[in-house]
This record gives sequence, structure tokens and C-alpha cells, in this order.
Amino acid sequence: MDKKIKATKKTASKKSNAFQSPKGMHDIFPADFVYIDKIEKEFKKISAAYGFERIETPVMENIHLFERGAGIASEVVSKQMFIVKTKSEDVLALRPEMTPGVMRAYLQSGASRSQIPGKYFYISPIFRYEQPQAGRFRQFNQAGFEILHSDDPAYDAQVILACYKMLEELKIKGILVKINSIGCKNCRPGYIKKLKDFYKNKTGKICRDCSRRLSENPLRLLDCKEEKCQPFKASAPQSVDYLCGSCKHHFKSVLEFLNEVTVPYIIDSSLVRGLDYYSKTVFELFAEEFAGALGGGGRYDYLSEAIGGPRMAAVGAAMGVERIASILKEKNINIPVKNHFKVFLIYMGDEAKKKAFKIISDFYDAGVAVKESFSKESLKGQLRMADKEKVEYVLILGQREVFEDVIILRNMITGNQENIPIKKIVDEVKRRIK
RNA sequence: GUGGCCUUAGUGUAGUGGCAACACAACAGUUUGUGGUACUGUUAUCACGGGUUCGAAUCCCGUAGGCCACCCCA
Repeated sequence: MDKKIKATKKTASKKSNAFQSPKGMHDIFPADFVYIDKIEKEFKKISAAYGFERIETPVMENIHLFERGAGIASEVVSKQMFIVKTKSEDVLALRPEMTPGVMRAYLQSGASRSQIPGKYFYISPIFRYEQPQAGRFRQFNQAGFEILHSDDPAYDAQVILACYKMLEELKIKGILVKINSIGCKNCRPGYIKKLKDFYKNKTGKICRDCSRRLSENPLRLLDCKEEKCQPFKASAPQSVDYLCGSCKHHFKSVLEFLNEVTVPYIIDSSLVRGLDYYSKTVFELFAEEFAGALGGGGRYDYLSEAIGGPRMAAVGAAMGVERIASILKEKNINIPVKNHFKVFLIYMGDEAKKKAFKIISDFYDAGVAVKESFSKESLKGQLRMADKEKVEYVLILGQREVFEDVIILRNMITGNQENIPIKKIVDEVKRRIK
């Protein structure tokens, strides 16, 4: 038996190169959950305050849901999906974003007929096949809000406000919302045509990427960071100027709501976002402590139709849990770690160990958590462990005590010890730790 | 998908072709059943696989992972 344990230990202590976690996918250990838990807590608090309820959908969906939702041309769908073929030849994809799944669930369940608007939040793993780097992973968690079945601009603003509040509550500095409107079915084509016309006679002067964008995804022309394209970007037509009456009114209204709550925003005419289903409002959230976006979202009034549902307006946003966690970690924010163990039980010898096992169970039944160290046999080793745990009381059970049916109660601060009958020990400890 | 840098004990690092080192952590011990401090000891196929060389952590090639810049975004 001992031999076996030793052998296992040896293997475990050796660095095993047989397996690593898959590229861009990470294990989360207790030390990191300090930050994740903190984020979840704030996120749930804000969700409750603004009336969002939790939803979870399957990690995989039929691949067509994403293709029709986000659009085949979008980066996320065309290049970044993990695809799974089932034995029955169904093709599923690990979700590269939550929104289509949430919309699908809302439609499928019939909630779209009784809960209007549907306000949901989620904290869920997302999968994208990408080249990983800091703050960019193949599996990561998004915390997001969705408001389904309403076209009211107040909800665009509320989603942005909820994201902003969350970052603010977490004491993240320099939060800035970049916002834009990309119009609707009626006015966007007209704008895109204007944009194309503007760039058409400049094909020789713009970078190669932009030439490609001109035909494939003209809105992206405005994101280009190439030096030679900057002058054109500056003078290019801006979507805001070509919005139809109703889009213009909607955008203006969103901004007015944001002004009411003093969310810091700037209008960024180059912000277009990659998913096909966006319409009208699009936005991203930034902070001074992180290079990329901490979150983003927008209105998606055409998604429902695109995936086979009725016409249904909606708006949503998602934030990167790991990105926020990395800021909290970087700042080394003091999150008090409660040492919830106040009592440590030490045993000596096999008889006492059995008895100790039972006593810990009695404490559990009485609602008191008792720490132990079953892998250490020496009194000294166990005491050291107890010290490290910073417990207030240590219970010591040896041969002698088992024989006499008592247990030693040691106060770790004063060093005082007394014998207590085993029958009374639970009550005695409960009384002292109050 | 493109290009660059990196990988040495659990962690952070030294070591530029000749005995793998330091700090912290962990574990064990410093005479019998009493913690914190101190001291001693233990802990590495130098990411993996090949090559060059009398000799490789060190030079070369490949692979994997990490990081960075594109791309894109959370």
C-alpha cells in the first residue's frame, strides 16, 4: 500500500510531458477563482438590480445556427469554429458566441410569447479557434446580457449601462464606451454604396487588405491601421451621416439615455463589428489597463428572422471574464480571503484516526467545518499544518485520549489546553467559536 | 492564417560548449505526544524529438506550448 502511494507520488511530482492542456485552453486553480468569483458576484448583483435572469444553453449548437446568425462571411464563423461531427452525421459547432443560442432558446421555449421583453444574463464558456496571446484564448468565459423582443433605445442604453456599472463596481479605471450606429436594412446599403464609391477610384492608393475589404466587407475599410489609408479614412463618408430617419432618431435617443446616467462614451465612426446580425447601435468597452476591448455588443434586430424565427428586435452585450480578471490580478486587488476553518483536528495512531474521522463528521452535522491532514502522521507535522491554516482551536486525539474518551482542546493563540469529554466536544467548540 | 521572441526544480531566476546554481515554496528530520523562529537534508530526463561535437541547458533542425505584432475580437 505504502509502496503504491509512493510510486504515485513520484510520478505526480515528475513533470509529465505526456499531455498538456490544449492550445489556448487553461486550467483554473483556486488562486484564480478569487478573481473570477469576485467578477461573478458583481455581475449577478447588477443582473438582479436591472432585472436580468440567468440562462444557460448547450455549449454546442447546430452549425447552421451560427452560420445564419453571425453570417458566413464573419471571421468568427468562417475561421474560428470548433466543429464536431456526431456519429449520426449531424454537424455541431462549439459556440463561438452566446447570442444565437440564447435567441434560439427564447424562440424554441415559447418564452418569446410570454416574456416580453426577455432579459437574460449568462456566464458561459465560449470557444474560438484563434492564435492565442495574452487575453485571447480558445476557450474563455463571457459574461453577457441580452434583451430580446424590444426595439426601445432605452434598452440599448441599459445594456451599456449594466456593462459600465459592472466594470465600475470592480474599480476598473478609465472605462470608455465607443459607440456607433451602422443603420438598418433600409439605410445601410445606401451608405455602403457611398463608401464603395468613395474608395473605388482610390484602389491604387490603398493597401492590399483594403482592396480586398472593398469587395468583401466594405465597412471594415474604416478599421484599417495602415499609414497610407489614414487620409482616406478621415474623409470617408461616415455611417452616422447616412442614417435613415428612424435610425437617426434611435441613435440620438440612445445617446440621450446615456447622458442621463453619465456613462463616458465617444462616437467612433470606424466601429463596425464583425457579426452580420448587428444593426443600428454597436459599441465596445475599453479600460486604460487593457489593450483590447473588455466587452462589446449591439442591437441585432434581424437575428431572429435569420435563424427562422419571426421578426424580433433585440440588443445585447458580452464581456470577457478572463480579461477583466487579468486586470484585477494585475492590480493585485486585495480581495479578503476568508479562512473559513477555525478548528483543526489532529490524531495520533490508527485508532485515533478512525475516531477523528467520525468526530469530523459530527462537526459537519453540527455545521462546523473542521480541517484535518490525514496524509500526515506526526503530531508536529499536523500542528504545523494547523498553524498555517491560522485556526483558532486545535483538537488533539491520541491513544491516551481515545482510551479515556476525552479530547484535548488547544487554544492556538494562548496555548492553553484542556481535556473535554468527546461527547461534549462539538457543543464546547461551538460555544467558543460562537 | 502571417511574421518575431521565449521555454532551466512547484514558483521566480542564474548559468554562452566542460561537475546544473540561487531564493522562496513543498516535504522530511533536529532523541519519546505539541505550531510559528532557527538549522540540516530531499526535490530537474534543462519543454519534447533529432543532429553537430571527445563533450550540448548552451550550437543547428523539427515539434509542442507560451508571449508579442498583424488579423480579429471578449
